[in-house]
Amino acid sequence: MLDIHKLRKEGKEIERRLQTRDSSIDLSEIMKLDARRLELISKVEELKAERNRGSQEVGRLKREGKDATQQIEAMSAVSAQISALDSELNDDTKRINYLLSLLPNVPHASVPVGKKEEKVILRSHGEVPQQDFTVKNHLEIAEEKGLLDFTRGAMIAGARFPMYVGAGAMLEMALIQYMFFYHSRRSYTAVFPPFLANPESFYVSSQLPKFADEDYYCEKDDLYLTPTAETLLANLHRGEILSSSDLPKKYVAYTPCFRREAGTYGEEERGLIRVHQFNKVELFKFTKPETSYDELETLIEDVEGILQALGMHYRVALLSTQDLAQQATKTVDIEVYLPGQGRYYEVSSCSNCEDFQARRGNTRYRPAEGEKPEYVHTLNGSGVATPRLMAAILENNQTADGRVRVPDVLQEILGMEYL
RNA sequence: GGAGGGGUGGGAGAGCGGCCGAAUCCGCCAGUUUGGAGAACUGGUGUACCUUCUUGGUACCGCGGGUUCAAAUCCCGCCCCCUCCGCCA
Repeated sequence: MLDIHKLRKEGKEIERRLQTRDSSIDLSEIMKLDARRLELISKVEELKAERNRGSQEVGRLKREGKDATQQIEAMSAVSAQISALDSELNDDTKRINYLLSLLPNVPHASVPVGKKEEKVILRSHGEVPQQDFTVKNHLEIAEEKGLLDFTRGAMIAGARFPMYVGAGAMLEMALIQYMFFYHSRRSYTAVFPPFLANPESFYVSSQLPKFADEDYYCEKDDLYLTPTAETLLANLHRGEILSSSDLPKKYVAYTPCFRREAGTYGEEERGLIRVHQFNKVELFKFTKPETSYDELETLIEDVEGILQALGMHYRVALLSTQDLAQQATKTVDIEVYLPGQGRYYEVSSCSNCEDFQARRGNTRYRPAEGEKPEYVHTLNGSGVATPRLMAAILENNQTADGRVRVPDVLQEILGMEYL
């Protein structure tokens, strides 16, 4: 959610910057409604002040045993005016908040302006492995070794619900465990959250109202299945005023992630590349505004640490304005190379949302004793999502003799060197 | 799911429909006192919005409606917590 006060002051400039994300953005209705709303507030509050004075007068007259009929009638008329104006005011406020809830965050100055393709590769780590044999893709490998069973997954739930079997299931669990403890040991507080959440929580993280179609929903209980732990963790300190010395607060959570992925399928996204349910270890930070971009850098480093420990070749990409999630001001993707597909795939997305989610969730901190509370900044990053990571391991670590070498750090957990 | 009890400011806790943004205690901050600390005493101590040079005003007692000139207080719906019962891990 953007700050309406800021829009009043710098509306034109903000509109211009938002248009780098979506050229159709137009703030004129909001600005017009807001101006009218301010006028209404002044009028209503004036009337309410009058009513408060008058009602107290009624009380005084009655205590003194005098007749208050005339005063009561007068105040009755004032109250009627108030309720008429109040309902108008409510309508305006709701409409403004709705329009505001659809607007994305203002991109950071360092973000390249333009379409998806304008992303900038910041750096890469490691090399594409030399494989002087016919490379198989992860589906072929999984098929051969019985690691995944898409047919039975589809029977039980539907298409794009992968089922991991045998060593595949073990490898999946090992990845989750390794990543969860890796971050927990590095000063992230471990969290095992509910996997379903109420609409309010989804609103705070910015998953609602705009992206409802992406989510699975249990109508009977009015609960949504989480598409990412970010949605849950953004709510962790809702309504709180944190003390300055508590920041930054860092969390790591494991959740399955459920996404409807309506209308996004392509032939190149078969297998584990895009699925309705997957596992992810997620990192989340609440920080002071002045340190949030430094915290974004260390967040990215923490994610890279996982890929380095697993011996993965990857690259780091700075997303362009038109590729940002609604709540983000700046996002860096980490992409691993899949030799079986001949291209890179995102396994992590690290974003600074500044005060966008904090404003929705009313999550604040007190900069110093006696000072006014301010909104914190929130950051999130996958650390990391498993399906593409597993695909990457299968494809990168395959050997000429048809085996798959288990990354060193997972060998003890799995109890095997090769799959 | 059924029955009962409860949700008030950082915490505890009071609150006849009007003088209640809310007693009191604790905590916290500042001052006095002290060699220093403690104790004691004095003062202060919520958030948001509107207006403004200072000021003033409005709203908030779980959430949303209603009754009334006036609601923390009365009525209705919902949510959450606690106790007991049932059911299930």
